[in-house]
Amino acid sequence: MVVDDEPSIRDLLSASLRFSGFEVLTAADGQEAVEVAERASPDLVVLDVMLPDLDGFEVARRISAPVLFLSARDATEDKIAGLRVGDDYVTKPFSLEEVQARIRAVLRRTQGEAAPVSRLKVADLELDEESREVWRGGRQVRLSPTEYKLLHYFMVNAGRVLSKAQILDHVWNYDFGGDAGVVESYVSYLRRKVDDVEPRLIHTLRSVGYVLREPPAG
Amino acid sequence: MVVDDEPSIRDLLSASLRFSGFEVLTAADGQEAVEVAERASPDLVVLDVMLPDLDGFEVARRISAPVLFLSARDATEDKIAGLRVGDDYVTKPFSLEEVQARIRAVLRRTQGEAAPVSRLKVADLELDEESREVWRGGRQVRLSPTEYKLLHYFMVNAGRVLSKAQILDHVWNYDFGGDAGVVESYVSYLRRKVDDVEPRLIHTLRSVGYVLREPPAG
DNA sequence: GTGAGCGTTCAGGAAAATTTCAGGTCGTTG
DNA sequence: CAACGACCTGAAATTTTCCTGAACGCTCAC
Repeated sequence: MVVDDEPSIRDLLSASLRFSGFEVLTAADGQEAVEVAERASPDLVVLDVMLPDLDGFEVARRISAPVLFLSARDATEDKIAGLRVGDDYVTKPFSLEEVQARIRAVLRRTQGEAAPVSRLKVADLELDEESREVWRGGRQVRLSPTEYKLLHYFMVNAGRVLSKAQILDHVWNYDFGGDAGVVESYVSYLRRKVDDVEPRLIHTLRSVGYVLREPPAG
Repeated sequence: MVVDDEPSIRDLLSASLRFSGFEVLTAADGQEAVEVAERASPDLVVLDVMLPDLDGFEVARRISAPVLFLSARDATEDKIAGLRVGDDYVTKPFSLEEVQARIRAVLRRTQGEAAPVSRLKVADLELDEESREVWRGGRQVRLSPTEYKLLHYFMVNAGRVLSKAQILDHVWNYDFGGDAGVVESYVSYLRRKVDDVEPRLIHTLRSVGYVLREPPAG
């Protein structure tokens, strides 16, 4: 369940989650959130801390499901206060990659191994979602947070062509104003760190985008 | 639903889409778009970002259907801002091939496998729409964006004779000023890359056009 | 405070794609 | 068979896109 009073955020999250195969309910305020949660018993609630009526923490207290809080970046204090075990939080503005990663982490904790897949693998490139470690050909590689998120997005979508706009939408925060040049830079960094040996896995499709995949045998 | 205040664009798109079997409604401004969308619940909205009354993003927010935005090439900023997951955009001037490809991609994502067909096949020539890969006789072939669009157009219309004017209208941007010579050049490139073995699939119909098809057994 | 690491922008150069052009080939017609 | 139009394709010119090193500012840890 997604709870936020801003329609744009609500739509952004629910569309993104539905696309990833989740079943999504929404609510626009605390009152509605509590009601819907009672009827539908969601597995997890993504909950804005700032709601027009009730405080997000108050809502969380009335809901049995684990909660992923959304809070403004500067509201540092809030963060810790209302967190129960199993909960987590993400600061606004977030990137979709980030939210989905947290959601999966929470579900993995609360539902045991019902939400598996923590290790991604393409050719001799490996990524562990839990430890955030990355290896190429057995050698471990150190990545910065953005590099990691970008590589993760590539690996989750291995074999699929991704436009720079798509990459920007998923890996960078939703309010990022810069242009797609930063994607090129980070692809360049990634190549240097994880794609400096054969077979090359990150391929440029000029004026289309990028794709991570094993080149065909022939 | 097609939303654009320029009648020429509106007609171009709606005629092209109707011809491809879509049911099309149109609107000339944001107000009308919201009203029509409420009544008709379209599966997808093709929406110009620049409308005389409301901002395209504002319209999108009031519509539940996924949106394919049309934006001017230089409006780099706009692109990212309003995109929800599931949405996509195409810059003006576009080619009809491009718009239809994006529309099908969005529908495939939002309607699950209700709009399938991501793999086209003619004889031993194959094309994967998702990964943009092409094979002839099992061997993968690398194509430039225009080569790919041209081959895609041929394959979607396999067995149908296409005039150079038709090809120009669909594969090149609608404001392309050059002459049909480029089509000849690109057919030549395609032949070299994907039609250099028997059976020949791209056939010239002198002073009529081209056709992609398996030659009859006899 | 200060330094290291990270994210972002920018710009030059390189690479690739697109378009045009021209000379040659092929088919058709008279 | 000669002439013409249509077509093919190599190559040059042009445009677009991409890569990457360098610089700058910010944050965070010490």
